[in-house]
Amino acid sequence: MAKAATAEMIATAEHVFREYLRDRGLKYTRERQALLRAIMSSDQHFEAEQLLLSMRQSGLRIGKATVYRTLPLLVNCGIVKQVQFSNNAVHYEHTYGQDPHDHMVCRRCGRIIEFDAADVARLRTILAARHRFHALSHRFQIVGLCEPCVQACPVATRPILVPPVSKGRRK
Amino acid sequence: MAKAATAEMIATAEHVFREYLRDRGLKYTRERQALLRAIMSSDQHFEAEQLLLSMRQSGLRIGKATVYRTLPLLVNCGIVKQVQFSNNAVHYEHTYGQDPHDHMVCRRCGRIIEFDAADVARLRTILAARHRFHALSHRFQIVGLCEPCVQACPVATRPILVPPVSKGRRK
DNA sequence: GTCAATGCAAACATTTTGCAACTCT
DNA sequence: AGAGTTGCAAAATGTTTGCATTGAC
Repeated sequence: MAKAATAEMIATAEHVFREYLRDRGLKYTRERQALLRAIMSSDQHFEAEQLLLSMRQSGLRIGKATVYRTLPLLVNCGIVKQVQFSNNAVHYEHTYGQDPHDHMVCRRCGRIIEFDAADVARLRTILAARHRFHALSHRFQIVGLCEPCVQACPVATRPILVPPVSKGRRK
Repeated sequence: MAKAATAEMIATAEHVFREYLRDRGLKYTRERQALLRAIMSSDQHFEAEQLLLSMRQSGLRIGKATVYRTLPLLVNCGIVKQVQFSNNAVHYEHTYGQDPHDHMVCRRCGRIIEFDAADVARLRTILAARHRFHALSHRFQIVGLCEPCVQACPVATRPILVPPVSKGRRK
């Protein structure tokens, strides 16, 4: 996610979402509106759980199930996109009004670098045509080491693997 | 996964795995050997659970935990690769001795088409250099519709989303 | 008023962990 | 012998579901 959306952008997204819902007989509830706004206002990649927490910390009363039920709607109508950095976590980012981009993920520090997806999209078209495939979208991600990490430790040929970190509890 | 490995290939992979383990003071147990062989002999993408089941059906006594603990080792030493088709499932494939490839995934029927990754790797190098990033690998996947699916139903503009399928139980 | 959505808790699937017994080196 | 490994069952995670109540249109 590069930048938080402007108020106008959010308004437009709300319109899009609303249309999407109406078209299939679904309702534009206050919870869905609140989720959309929270997501559009953010400039970060996020997980479902995080989103839930941040909304509750903002004083909003919202259930976990609602978050899990709403995210797919936003993905389907194209406002939000799923991204997968490491395993063990599904991340989301809002893409509405953003330039298409993909990500480079640093294996050592986890830094995310976004880059323009135009070249990738172009290649995807060529490859799809070559296999008589009808491309609709792609997922692309470059894994490696960012410059600062290489500078900090140029000797470590083998990248450091993310240590298994559990969240709380256990002896 | 394009093809099952030949006996020689498996032997070589065993050697590689053994070295990898020895280098870090780990042991080449019969369970690890059995897992490696099963994986190398397969020509399919697979999930952890599937692997466990197929090994047990072959009469091998092996614990679930062992499978989950061994897969990361095989991934780290480069014999196995994780691939992620849809959400809700981590798939693996053995890549040792296989040509580098990426996947196209049909949204409607789930068919997987493999294609040579050379062009993608080339692009990845260019992109990485442009951002002073040190690329080590990539994940690429083209999502869309395969030819048969388009032929079967050319009218459906909106791709059919995988219906939420739970495995057994519930009301 | 009707039909869909919400929140909660319970159910689930998947993966991880502790631990005692066991095995590779 | 000793350090790492195994299997099992229990724990933990992340996500989904049933259901009664609430709310949007």
